Amino acid sequence: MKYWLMKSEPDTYSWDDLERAPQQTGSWEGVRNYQARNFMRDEFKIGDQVFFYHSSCAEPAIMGLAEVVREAYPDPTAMDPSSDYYDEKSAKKGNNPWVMVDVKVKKRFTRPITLAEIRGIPDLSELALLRPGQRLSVQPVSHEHAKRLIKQS
DNA sequence: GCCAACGTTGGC
DNA sequence: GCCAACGTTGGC
Repeated sequence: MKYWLMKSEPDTYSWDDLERAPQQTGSWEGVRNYQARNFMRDEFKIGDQVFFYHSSCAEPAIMGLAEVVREAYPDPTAMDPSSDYYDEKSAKKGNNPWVMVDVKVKKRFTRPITLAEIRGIPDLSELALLRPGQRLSVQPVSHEHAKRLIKQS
């Protein structure tokens, strides 16, 4: 079982949105970066645990843990001209290179673990999230880092 | 295949 | 809104 961190802008899709969704399950649509896609397509397995991170907001923070409940399948928003995630080039070529996974709420943290708090924890200094310029929206998290994050929650 | 220009991410 | 970091694009 692997751990991951996935970023979402809460204005677009928040932890609360996931909690309110049917079966507390949501499709992680809109990933348009090949490295992030490859993680989802090649490595995400049912049962993997996902730290849900709020980015580009007043208080960037990990909100809780979700669990992968469906492995990679085509992301239809890439082929949908009315979607914000429409990929015109791929749509015109008629093949969809983009995938998504479904994740389900596992456990909301008793409080958000803020980015500032994470920066203050020496054991987490190597966390990919803290690397300058790290923009990847899907990142692997080591078991050691995952345990430390869960302990912090 | 190089690389400059451009666009996006995301913290501050 | 600023700006650094990085990915993507496109001319050559």
